[in-house]
Amino acid sequence: MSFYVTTPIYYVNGEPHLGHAYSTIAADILARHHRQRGEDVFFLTGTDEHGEPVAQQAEAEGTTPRELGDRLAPRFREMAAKVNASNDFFIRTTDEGHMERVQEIVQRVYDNGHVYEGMYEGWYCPRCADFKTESELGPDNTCPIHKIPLTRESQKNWFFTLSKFQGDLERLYEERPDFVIPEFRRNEALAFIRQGLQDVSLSRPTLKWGVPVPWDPEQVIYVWFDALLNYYTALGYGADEDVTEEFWPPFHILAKDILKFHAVYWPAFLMAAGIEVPRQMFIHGFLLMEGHKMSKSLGNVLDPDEVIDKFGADPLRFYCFREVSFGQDGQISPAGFESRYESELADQYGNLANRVLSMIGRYRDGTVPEADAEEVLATEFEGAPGRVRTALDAAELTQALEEIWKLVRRLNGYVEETRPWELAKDDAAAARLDSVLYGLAEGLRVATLLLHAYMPETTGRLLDALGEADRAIA
RNA sequence: GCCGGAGUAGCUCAGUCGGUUAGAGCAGCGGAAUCAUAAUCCGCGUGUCGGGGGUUCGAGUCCCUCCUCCGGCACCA
Repeated sequence: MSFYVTTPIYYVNGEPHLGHAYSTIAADILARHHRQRGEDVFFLTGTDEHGEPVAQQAEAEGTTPRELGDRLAPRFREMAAKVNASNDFFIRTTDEGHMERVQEIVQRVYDNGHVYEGMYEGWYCPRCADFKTESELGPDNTCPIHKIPLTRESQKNWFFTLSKFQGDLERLYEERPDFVIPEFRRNEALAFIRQGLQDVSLSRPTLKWGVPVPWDPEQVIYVWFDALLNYYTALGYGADEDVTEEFWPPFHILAKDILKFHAVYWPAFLMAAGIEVPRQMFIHGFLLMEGHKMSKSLGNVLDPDEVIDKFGADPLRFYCFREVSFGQDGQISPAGFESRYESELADQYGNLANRVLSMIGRYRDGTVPEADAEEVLATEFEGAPGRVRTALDAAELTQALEEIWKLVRRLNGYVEETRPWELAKDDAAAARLDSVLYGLAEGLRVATLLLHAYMPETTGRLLDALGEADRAIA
């Protein structure tokens, strides 16, 4: 079994923030979980460095697009490391290996007859040297940046025949109802497809920063196709050898704002290239601070660096998927974080581990007794791994975590029910105490193993303390 | 406007094919216990399941309608 999971590649026109970390952590939890199942995993993240916004940002900063990427890509790489992401490769779309392969695939789409030359007509700003979309227009068709009147111009442009793939896409969605999850996102994408697809522009004639169109080097490939192809190109050069055969197709994690590109353009483009479409994609929501989306433009960014420096990566990873139902938008706050941290991580889970280890130390010299767990407890934790696996197969990170947490609550309750400190005073209850302590150790081991993908550091230390070297789950 | 989703306890949400007194967590109140990082455990809810109408022996769950909120509606990375 192999499992290939990706994050979106992050656009280098700004610093990384919690929104990026959120996607990365989600993908990392899935990657770690599948490794625990004994599968071969490839986990990819990286940066998207081409396109007009980067070129503009560079110009605004008086630098070059390449220098901007060279400065910011390491910031995203550091962010991944800081949240403890176990990615196997970090792709940059400026990598030689990527750019060569993008050209190969685009050429293949061209050779397959899915590209034609057309005219793109729109509002053009001579100062920006670029077209403006309808939503960008200032009053009376002026440039929002330069405040000067735009002119109506048309330009030669290469188009991808997206419209021809409408039927194929509808069939894909029909045959694979869980191609896009959660379901309400699937419906959204399918509605978009059904309303009729128009061909989309594949190249940008006015832009120099990007991957040249192989048969027309005066133009560069539209950044979205360049970016999406990273998922495919990385397998060709990101490992010691080409591992495309082994790992393709991918499981994508992405946020709702880029649904259309992933759920519509991307599979169509792969079909055009004769490449198998993704295995599945999970669309998550936004983390909101006091009701607003965290974004660079709003300036209400919560810096994951600060949280991690103060509390570590594990609590942040835990909080993101505990507080907000993965897939939905959700509210987060420093108060909510501290509350979860104290009541659940410290008081419920941390204290459970502490009291169990302490009692084993005190009553059985630190060795977990050999015994069978009592029936009432065993049934609670024997089914848990299966339930967690099922939830995580659908990337339901919050539901899986809740299953684990039920175990934690149950184990604390079991301590109260059995009162081991009283059993310890009664020699006749020695066998019962063995059974209780074994059950607690075993339950804690199972819960901790399942939690390991979410909080690798903390749980790793605890598993060591429990004498558990193996991290595999049944 | 069109399409889709949501509206369930103070807060965040679960409620599978319609079926027994509508659930969980948090917060609040009361209690128990002392193995443990004063952490833990137990008990306590008269909720118009957004409003109205309908189908049904029976509806939070299906249908119609209205209200409110959110998202999508094409080339924004």
